[in-house]
Amino acid sequence: MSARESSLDTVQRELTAFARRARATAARMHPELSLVAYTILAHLEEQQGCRATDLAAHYLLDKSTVSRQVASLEKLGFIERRVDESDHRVQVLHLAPGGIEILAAARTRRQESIQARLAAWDPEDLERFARYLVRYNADAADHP
Amino acid sequence: MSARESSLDTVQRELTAFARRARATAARMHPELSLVAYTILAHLEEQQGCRATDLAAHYLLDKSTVSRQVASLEKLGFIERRVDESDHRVQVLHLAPGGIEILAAARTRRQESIQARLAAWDPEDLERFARYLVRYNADAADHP
DNA sequence: CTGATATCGTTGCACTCTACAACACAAGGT
DNA sequence: ACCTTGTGTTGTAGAGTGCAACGATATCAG
Repeated sequence: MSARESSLDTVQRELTAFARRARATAARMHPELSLVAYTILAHLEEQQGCRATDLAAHYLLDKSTVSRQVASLEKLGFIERRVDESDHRVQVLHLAPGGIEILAAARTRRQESIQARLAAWDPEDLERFARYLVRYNADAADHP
Repeated sequence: MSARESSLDTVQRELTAFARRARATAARMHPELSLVAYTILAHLEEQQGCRATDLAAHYLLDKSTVSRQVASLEKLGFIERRVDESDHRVQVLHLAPGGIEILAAARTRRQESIQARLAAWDPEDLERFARYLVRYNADAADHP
């Protein structure tokens, strides 16, 4: 096996291992938010005013799933729906105050956890690791 | 925000983004295997002869969940259960021929996908990325 | 203007995954 | 023999998901 094949194999194995733990990690970090709910809130934080269809397309979820999650998050007071005056079919999604609050709390817990894990890393390694992850996700988006 | 905080923030964001896509990715790579089922098979490949309790502990799953998944995988002919003669409570899990086969097929598809994504990476970057992932997962295991 | 088509979101349905609780069974120690 | 612990199964309930069918709105061709 070439060095390249070996590296690819390692990347695959480790990313899979990470994915396996992701659900459990999310459950511990923010028990009151499912991974998808957290995802939607985090997305809305960056993309205020996006539509349900955007979320479905971006995360490869069925629109019915997003519809139900959005309804649930609205009922909990985490997001708001506004009608688009220029197109009455679309609902424009925004974070509600409750959503901003719970998102901040969840992010703090996640950050503390990650900080503990990466405490011993050199700044250079950390910075390179971050760059690699950005690049990998960008490549993943290009090769669906 | 310091450079370190910025890197930590990026790592957190990108890992979360990756986790969000993981389920959909798994569904595309191996539609016949759930992420947990694939996880169990992959684990058995490395740890032949492990017990159901080990799986539950390792992946933070309830033992009943593992029990059902194992029963399903056995019915499909992917794994075998053997009784431990020294302790009749435990069932020793092994990959069955069908499991080896489907695991190889799934891994091939995953590898092709990852290979396409990482095609443009330098060997040095690839090797470092792999090392970082290994290190991160090890740190994550130490800081649950 | 009218009808066909497309887009956005909701709902009914079936299925899987999951945890919790209660249970049966085996092992080990008192 | 009894109690405690460990391993796995089953009943139950609930969340998450995709598919298909639907209603409402928008867009466009004629």
